[in-house]
Formats: sequence, structure tokens, C-alpha cells
Amino acid sequence: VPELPEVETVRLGLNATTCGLTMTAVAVLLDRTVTFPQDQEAFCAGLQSVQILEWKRRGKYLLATLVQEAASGSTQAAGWLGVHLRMTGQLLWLSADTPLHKHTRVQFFFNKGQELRFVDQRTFGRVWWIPPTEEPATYITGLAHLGPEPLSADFSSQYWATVCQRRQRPIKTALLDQTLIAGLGNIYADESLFLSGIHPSCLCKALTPQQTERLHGVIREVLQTALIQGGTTFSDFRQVSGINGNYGRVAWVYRRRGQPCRQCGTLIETIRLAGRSCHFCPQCQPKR
DNA sequence: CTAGTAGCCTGCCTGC
DNA sequence: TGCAGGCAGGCTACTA
Repeated sequence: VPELPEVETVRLGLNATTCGLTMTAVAVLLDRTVTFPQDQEAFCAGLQSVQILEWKRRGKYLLATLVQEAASGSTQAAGWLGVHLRMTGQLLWLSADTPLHKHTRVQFFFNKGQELRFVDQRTFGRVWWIPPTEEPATYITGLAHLGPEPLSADFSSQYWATVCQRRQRPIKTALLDQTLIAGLGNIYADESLFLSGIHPSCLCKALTPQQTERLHGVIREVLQTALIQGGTTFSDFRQVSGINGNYGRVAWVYRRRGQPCRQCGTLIETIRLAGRSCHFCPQCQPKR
């Protein structure tokens, strides 16, 4: 399940492979993967013969800035390619003669027999082409309401304290709310709460200033560490090259229900909040 | 405005 | 061995 560190790792891989190359054609194998334009012919036409200038990331969204050669020989803006991997999406940089994987949804063909392939088992992943005359956030609706990047200065401890003070909801659901903080998913949310010693159903308002401050620091540490490890900390996520480096860091609580806590030996429990599973140690993360 | 939930989807695991 | 049912989760649309 790609979260901020994994998406950032994909971004770095794409910047190292796809920049400056010309997209010769696009093939859509599953219609609903393309969110905009609704007409997939328009999607393919818009991307025809563009070049990728660079890939950016906002939360879990990937956004490629596109350019195109004008008649005069100069380059002009050609819009953006947006990608959200959701649960199982992968972007793979392959030789175009690589056999098609069963779950391939979109193929982006480049010159020299190279191909960027969007593979997505559960089909939740989405792609967009945004014309140069439009704003990406107009059509990539989640982008418009995204909270601050947790590793940027925008995510200050003051901001986080204010967010928590004002909200009457379990801290776990706040961590997953992308309008409050961008890029956290279930794994890093559960791990951050464990490392902060906070019970997932604890109400934001009820947190002490010390707890809020601690959580703020832990979130940044956890994401930063995962980033350095190439997003391969816990998940079986794959890089653009197809490499799956699960470099062995084990989760404290995530998917460890019934197993002993690595810190105190108490059995890890799970509860459900807002339809999401929460893994926690009842001893290390007391309810109050 | 805030908060909660159904639905989307496929593969894997469990139990009968 | 076959199959039903539960589970996994990010986001949008909807409801209160």
C-alpha cells in the first residue's frame, strides 16, 4: 500500500528514467482508470508526442509536467499527467517487449522501445490528463483540499496543535484525513500512534499538548526514516524498476494482531474506526 | 463546517 | 476440492 514515502520513491524513479523522453502513444486497457478526460481518445490524444519535464508529488498524488515541441521549434506547455496509485497501483519502467501483466491498465509508449506501464490489481488507481489551459486541482478533486506536507515547514507543531485542539474525533481518523495532513495511510498512522504511546480512539481534543507535540515529531521521524529506506520499510511495494527491497524493518503493530508487543509482550489488538482497522498495544497505548 | 459511512474492486485466507 | 464469506484499504459521494 503506497503512502507518502513509497510515492516519493516512485517519483524519484520516474524522474531518473522518463524525463526528456517523447511519449509516442498511449493505450488504455481499462476505461475507468482514466478519470479525465472522460473520453479516453482525448486522453491518449492529449499525451501524444509530449515530453515529461519533471515529476512532482503532492500527498499521494503524482503529477508530471508536460511540454511539447511547437512548430517554431521552441517548447510549449502541454499540461499535466496525474497518477494516483491508491491500493495496488504500480508504475513500472520496462522494455516494451516485456510480456503484458494480467493487471496492466494503461501503457505509455516512449521512443527507443521503452514503456511506462500502469499495473493495478484492484483497479482503484486513477490517471488524469490535464490540458495546459486548466488547473490540475480542478479535475483532480482531492488535490484541491489537501492538507500540508508533513515533511514541510507548513506542517508546524503549532498547526498540528491547533488541528488537534479543534477536533472532536478519534486521533486515528484525523491522521488518515488527507485534508488535515497529506500522505499518511493506515501503516504509518498506526506505527506513529504506537511510537507516540497514544490509543487510536483517543479524541484529538483530549490529547495533552505533550502528546500532540510528540505525535508531530514522531510522524516526521517515521516518514523521514521510511523515505531514506526507499519506502520499503514495511510494505511489499515495488519501485519503478520493479525492485522489491523489503529491507527488513518490521512493524511495531501493523498487521500484528494477537502477536506480542515488541516493547512489552502484551498481545497486539485491533479495533475498527471509520471502517479502517487499527492495530495497537493496549499496554503501551493506554486509552486515556 | 464537521464527522461518519457505503461503495468501489480483486485476491487471499478461513471454514464448512 | 470447491465455494461462500470476510478482509484488506484510499478516496469520493452522500447523509446527518
